Amino acid sequence: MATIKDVAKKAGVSISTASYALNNQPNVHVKTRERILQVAKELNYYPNASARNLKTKKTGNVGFFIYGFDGPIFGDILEGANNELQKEGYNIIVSSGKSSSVILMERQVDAAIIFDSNLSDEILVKYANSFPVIVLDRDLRGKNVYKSQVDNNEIVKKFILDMIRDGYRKIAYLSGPQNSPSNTGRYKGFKEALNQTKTEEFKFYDGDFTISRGYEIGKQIAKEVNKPDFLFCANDESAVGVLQAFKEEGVNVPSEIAVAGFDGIMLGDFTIPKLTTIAIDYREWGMQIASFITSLLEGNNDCQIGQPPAIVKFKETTK
Amino acid sequence: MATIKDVAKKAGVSISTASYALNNQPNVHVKTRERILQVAKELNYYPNASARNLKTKKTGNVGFFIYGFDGPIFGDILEGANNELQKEGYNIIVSSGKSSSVILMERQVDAAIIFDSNLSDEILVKYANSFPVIVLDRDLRGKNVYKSQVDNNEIVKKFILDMIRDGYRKIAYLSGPQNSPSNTGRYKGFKEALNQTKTEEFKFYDGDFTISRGYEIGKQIAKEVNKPDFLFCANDESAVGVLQAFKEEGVNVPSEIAVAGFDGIMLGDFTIPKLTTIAIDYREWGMQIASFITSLLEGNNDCQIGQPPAIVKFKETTK
DNA sequence: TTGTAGGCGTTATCAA
DNA sequence: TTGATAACGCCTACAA
Repeated sequence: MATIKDVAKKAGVSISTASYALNNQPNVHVKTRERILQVAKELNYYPNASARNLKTKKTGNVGFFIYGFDGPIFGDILEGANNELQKEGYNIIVSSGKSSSVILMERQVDAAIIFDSNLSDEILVKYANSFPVIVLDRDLRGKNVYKSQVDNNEIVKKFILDMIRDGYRKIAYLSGPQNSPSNTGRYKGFKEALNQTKTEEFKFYDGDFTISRGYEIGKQIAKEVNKPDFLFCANDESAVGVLQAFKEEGVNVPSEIAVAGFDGIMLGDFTIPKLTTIAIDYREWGMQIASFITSLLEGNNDCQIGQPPAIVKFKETTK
Repeated sequence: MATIKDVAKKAGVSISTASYALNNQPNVHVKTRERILQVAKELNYYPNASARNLKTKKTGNVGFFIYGFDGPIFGDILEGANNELQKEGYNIIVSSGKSSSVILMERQVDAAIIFDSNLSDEILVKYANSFPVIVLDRDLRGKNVYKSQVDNNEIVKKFILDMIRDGYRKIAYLSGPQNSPSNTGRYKGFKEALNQTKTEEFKFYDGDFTISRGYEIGKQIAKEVNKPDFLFCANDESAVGVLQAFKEEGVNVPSEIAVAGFDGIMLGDFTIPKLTTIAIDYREWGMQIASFITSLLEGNNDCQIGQPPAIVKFKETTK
């Protein structure tokens, strides 16, 4: 591969002049610059990232670290973040699993967005010594650590209050994993709505955010004599599993049991009946996270991450 | 951040000795090694990737370049590839859009897997000068270029022959984009099956692999007087759109029209009726691609990429 | 406006 | 078994 040295030699200038020209520095004669750029093109020159990064102590990369590539919401967040970051000249690189630790430890990024509970708080704080760390869906404070969470509590509370107003009384909760802050926040909002209206929690089902677990719970509920009249699921995937089971067992939704989820994943548009859900605009969230990061990396220290908008998508599930 | 220099100084050895110890070279006294490793831990030392890469001309990263983060099959391919690559000490980094070009040009990877038709053949061949390029779903030959494609032709042909044997005669094709090799291969197999059995192509619908386009076509077909009795869709997402439209229009599947897709995406398990599809084991494919790459990077030059297995998932769609 | 030279953090050659 | 030292490719004071 051609290096800057090759370009300089062929253009008949010194390495530094070549460097200036290649980096659009003003201190180089127009003619010289043109010649250098021309030669660079001929030689198919492109800077070596390692060398540049070593010198500048920047990589131009923003890392996005997720717990798996097949989550239904990552795609949206990533699309939003990617578009925004590219505008500002940053590259997004996505990683998962053990690779994430390596990339983080070796400082291959200028900033990290973390959506992976496998990475411990402790280690994240360490990384924050090297670059800003933005945690999603996690309660973590620290120097150079920033967090952004969907306002689960408030959003769910409002929704449940609405449902109570609509006349539902036997309201059950299908949870996510106990250690998930998302689940905790949503459950908190759920409880607050019940308390505020002096409604009893009808039942609590232990879930884990997966379709298959939702399916199991759905099968179980179908067999119950005293069923809830409304089941709020902590996320859409659980709800989809429930709907599937209900359909197989002949439980009518929503007349027998209303079901709602959280996230607004695409899959919910294709269930029968369509899933009522609290839809989060994850793409917008990704954009907000991205613009926060870029302004942070530009040295702006007092910037804030926006809240992603949430809308309730009422489908055929209501009374 | 601590550098190797800091470690060496604190351990009272030279930089080179520190380097040897840190890289598990045999030529260093046990005691010395222990001390160095101990100090490295105390200092929370981790090598600087840029410096190492600059020197070794390797990055340890394999890039996966996709046309968007929200495709339904990437997740599976990536999960498979990631697991496999991590075992061998490689990191996978995923990128999309303009970032991909930057990362590729700047040689931030040791190998690239390309699943993005926005990257031109011409430019990919150029990249292949710097590292092996594996193209998916694309016909491209060249030095240091390797390709892996699902055997669309053969798989579809076999499936269509089966359906003809089952008695379907008015068989229509809903295509993907004309420039997609996947679509081309599938259509070829489709035609071959028809020709071989002297069956007429009943109708051809112009699609683009999206749910929304499938939905449009579905609406259109619902209005037709002389409908096909079997609609083969070039991918699952199209088929899902069709099913959605059919449901809304009261077209019964499969008694009135049978519908099948290609890919085996999860969404197809939740449509009503469940989507009959040619399911590709994309995770397995990812693993095969990954192990091909690792053996390639180990210097093994005569290795081959395996074919991903395909199975037909017959759901409630058949006669 | 251009060139010289030092150094970023590593690895690896060679000599000790 | 260890230690100087020269690269790797690039950027950037500083000097010319």
